Amino acid sequence: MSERYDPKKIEEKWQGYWQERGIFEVKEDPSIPKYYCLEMFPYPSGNIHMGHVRTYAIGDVIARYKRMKGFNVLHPMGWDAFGMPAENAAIEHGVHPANWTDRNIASMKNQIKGLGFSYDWKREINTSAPDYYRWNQWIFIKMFKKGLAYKRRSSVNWCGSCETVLANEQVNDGRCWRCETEVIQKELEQWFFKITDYAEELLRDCDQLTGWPEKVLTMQKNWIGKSEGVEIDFQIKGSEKKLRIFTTRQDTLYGVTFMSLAPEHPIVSELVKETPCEKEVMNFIERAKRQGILLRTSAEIEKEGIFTGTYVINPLNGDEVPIWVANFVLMEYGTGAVMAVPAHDQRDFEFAKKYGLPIRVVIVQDNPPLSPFNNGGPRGIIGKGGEGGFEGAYEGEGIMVDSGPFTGLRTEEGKKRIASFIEKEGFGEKKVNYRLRDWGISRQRYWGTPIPILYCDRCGVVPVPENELPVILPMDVEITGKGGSPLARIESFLRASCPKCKGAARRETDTMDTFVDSSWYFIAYCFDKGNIDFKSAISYWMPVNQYIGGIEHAVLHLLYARFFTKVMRDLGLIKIDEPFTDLLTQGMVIKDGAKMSKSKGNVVDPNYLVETYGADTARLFSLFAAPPEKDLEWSDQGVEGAYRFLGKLWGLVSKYKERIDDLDGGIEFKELEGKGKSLYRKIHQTIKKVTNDIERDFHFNTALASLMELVNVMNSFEPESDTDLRVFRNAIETTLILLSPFAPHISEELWHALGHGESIALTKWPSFDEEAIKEDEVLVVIQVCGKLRGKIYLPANSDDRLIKESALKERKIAELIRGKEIKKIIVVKNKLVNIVI
RNA sequence: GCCGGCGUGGUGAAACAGGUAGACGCACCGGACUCAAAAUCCGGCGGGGGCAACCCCAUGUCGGUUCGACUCCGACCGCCGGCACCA
Repeated sequence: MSERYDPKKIEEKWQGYWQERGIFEVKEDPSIPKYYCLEMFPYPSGNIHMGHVRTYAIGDVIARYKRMKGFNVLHPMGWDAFGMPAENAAIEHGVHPANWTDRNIASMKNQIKGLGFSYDWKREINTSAPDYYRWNQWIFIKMFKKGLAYKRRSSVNWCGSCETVLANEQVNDGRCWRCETEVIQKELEQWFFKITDYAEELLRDCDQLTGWPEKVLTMQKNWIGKSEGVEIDFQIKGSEKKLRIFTTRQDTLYGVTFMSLAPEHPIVSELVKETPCEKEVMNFIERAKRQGILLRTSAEIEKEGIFTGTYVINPLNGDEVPIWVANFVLMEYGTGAVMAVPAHDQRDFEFAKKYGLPIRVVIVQDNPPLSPFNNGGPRGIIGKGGEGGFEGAYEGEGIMVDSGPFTGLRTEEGKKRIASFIEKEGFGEKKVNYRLRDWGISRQRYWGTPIPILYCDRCGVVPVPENELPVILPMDVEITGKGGSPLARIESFLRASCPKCKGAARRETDTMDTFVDSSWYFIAYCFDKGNIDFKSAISYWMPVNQYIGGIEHAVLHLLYARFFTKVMRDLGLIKIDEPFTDLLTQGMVIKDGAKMSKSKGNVVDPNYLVETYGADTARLFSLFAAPPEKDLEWSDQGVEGAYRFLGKLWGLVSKYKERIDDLDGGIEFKELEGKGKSLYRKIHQTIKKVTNDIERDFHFNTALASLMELVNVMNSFEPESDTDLRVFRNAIETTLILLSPFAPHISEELWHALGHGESIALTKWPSFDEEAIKEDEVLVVIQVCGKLRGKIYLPANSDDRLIKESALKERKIAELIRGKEIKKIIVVKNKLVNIVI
C-alpha cells in the first residue's frame, strides 16, 4: 500500500466493488429481523447540495450500522421527479421537462454514488415514470369510488406566477411556498382529497408517534386545530329562518350582545333584501371581499362591520340582539356566523367599542386581581362601547354570573351543562371543528400525474377504468407558462370515449399535486422493482423504522404521508396505521450565519469537496461538526481536520502493516498486562462509547471523538512484544470496523490491506467486554465543602472507609481541615469524596 | 400574543443518571524537522492573581433547593422556529 492517503485512488474502486457484488441489495426474509432506513428523496434539480450530503450521510451510518448489527436493512433511493422547475426549464431553455429531469437524475445519481452510500439501487424510483404514476391514478380512482376524492367549486389559493392552485399547507404568510408570490383567492372547480375525514385519527395517533420530535407533533396538532364546542340556532326575528353559529364558549351565551356574519355568508343578502340597509351593506361586502383573505386574516387590520337592520333571538334568555356583518369573520371556519360576547372575547370587545355596542359581563374571576371583573365589580349590561372602564375582554375561566339557572357555576361545568341543555331543548348540538381543510390536489400544470377522470355529456364524471391505466402524460406538448393547463391544448389528449356509454368524452386536464407522489413512495420501495404487489413485501418491510429529513416538511409531506397510509389501510392495501416509527429532523447547513443558498452566495459544492478531499472526508465532517438535529456550521478548516484524521489512520496502518500482517488480532484480556492491557481496555471502552452514542439519538459527533481518541492512543503506542503487536492489530481492526459506517471507503481499503477477503460492510459489529473496560485504578476527586481541593488515585471499588481515610491523609486536605470540625463526609464510589466542615 | 427549542472558551462542541466544566476538533502560541516554506511531529491553550505551592472568578441574568447545580425549581433577558382575528 502507498504511504500517503489518496482517496481518489480508492473510493471509486470500492463503490464499484459494492455495486458489482450487490452488497446492499436486499430481499425480504422473514427469518431475519428487518430494518427500514429512509431519507427523504430529492427533487432532481440537477446538483446535490451539502444538505443532501448531510441527510444521506446520517442515514447511511444508521443503515450500515444496523446491517452490521445483523438486521436485514432496506435502504433505498429515488427521485421526486415531477414538479414546476422542469416546466420552468422548458420555458426558459426550450428543453422538454422529461429530458431535463432525466438528465438531472443522471448527474445527481452520479454525485450521490460518488459519496458511497449503501443504497439498494435496484429499487430506485422515479415518480415521473408511467410505471410509478399509474399507481397515483389507481389510488385516486379507489379514493374516488369511496368518496375520498371529490370535485367541488370553491374559493382556492391561486399563485399567479406558478399559474396554479395551491393547497392551504402550501401557502406561507399568504405567499406561495415555492416562489413567494402573493397568493390570491379564485373561484374554481377543483379536485380535493377528503383529509378532513381523517382529522380526528391524524390528531389522535400523534400520541403513538413517540419516536417523533415533540416539535413536529406540536406543529401537526396546531395544523389540525381541533376545537370542541356547540352549534346553536338563533331564530331570526320576523322570519321563519334560523341563523346557525359555532362557539366554544357556550358558557358565555348570556353575554351575547350581537351577531357577526362573514361577508360571504349567503344569508346576508336575504336579510337586507329590499330594506333601507341593502345598498350600504352590499357595498360593505364588496369592499371586504376586495380586501382579500391575506389582508383580512392578518391580525393588524382594523375590525370593521355594518348593521344589517335585523335581529336574532337568544334561545336561552329571549334577548333580541342585532345582526352585524364583520370583516374578520371567516366563511370557511365553523358556520361563517359568530355570536359576539364583547366582555369575554377580545375581537368582539374591540368591535363593540368601535360601534358602541353593549358589553355584558357573565364571567368573573374567582380569584380576582384588580380589574373591573371582580366580584364587587360591574355586572349586567354595563354601558356601551368604551364606557365602564374596560381595557379588554376577560377570556379566562371563572364563575358564571347573571346567567339564569347557570349562575354560580364554574365555566368548565357551565360549558357542559349548557351544551347538554341546548341539545335537550333542540336549539343545536355539540360539534367538533377542525382548522384542517380538505387537500386541494388539482394543479393547472403539465409536469405531474394526469388526474384519471373523464367527462361525458351523458354520464357525467366517470373515472378511467383501472385496466386502462396509466393515463399517459403526452410528450408532444408546448410549454409556454401562459394560458392555463398545457394539457388542455392537446386535442389528442382531450378526446376520449366514455367507458360507460362509449360516447364522446373529454379528459380532465389538471394534474395532481406532486405531494401525492411522495405520499406513498416509501411503500413503493418495498416492491421488487416492476413487481408491484400490495401484500407480502409491504407487510414485511413497513413501517419505516427510521425516517430522516428536514423540518420544512413537518406539516406538508409528513401529514400527507400519514393520511395516505391510513387511506391505503382502509382500502385494504396495507395493515399499518402510521408510516414512520422514528423521525429524525436534521438541522440546516449554515455558512457565515445563514442557510446555504444560491441567492446568498454561500454554497459549498459537494463535488468540489469530493474532488479535493474525497467522499469519506465530506461524510466525516458532516457527521462530526454537530449532532444531527442541530444546525451545522460550515468550516473549511473543520474539513481539513477530518481529512487529517483519516490521513493519520492511514499512516498508522501503513507504518505497522508489515509487522502485523501475519498476526492474529484475537486476544484474551486475561493474558494481558502493562501497555497491551491498557490499549485493549481503550479498545473496549471505545466500542462501548461508539455503540452507545449511535444507539442514543445518533450522536455521531461524540462517537467520532472517541474514535479519534483511540487513534491518538495508538499513535503514541510503542509495541515491545508480539503480544503488544497483536493487541495493536486488534486496535486497528476494531477502529476500522467502528469507523466503517462513517467513512466506508478508507475502512474497506485498509481492511483488505490487512488481508481480509470479505467486505467490511458485512462484518459483525463488535461487542465489548465489560470486564476489560473496568479500570484497575480510578481517579477520586476530593472536595472540601463542594470545592475541588485535590485528586488521588485509588484501586477501583475501594470501600468508603479507605476513600475517606486516604482523602483525610492527603497533605493539602489535612492542612485545610486542621482544627475544624468535620460535619459530614459524602463518598461517591470511584468518583468523589466531599468533606463538609 | 400563544406554543416549542436554545443561550457553555477565540471557535464547532462535550459533560449519558445532580458529582473534576470545556472530551474531541478547529484556530492560535511555542518547539522539532527544513537553506526556507508547506506537510508532519511534540508541547501549551477559559479569565484574573501569585516567584511558587496555590488562590479567586467563570456555563445568558437574578434568586432558590442541595454537602455539591451547565444539569432541578422560580423570575427575568436574548436568539431561533412554529401558530395566530379559527369564534
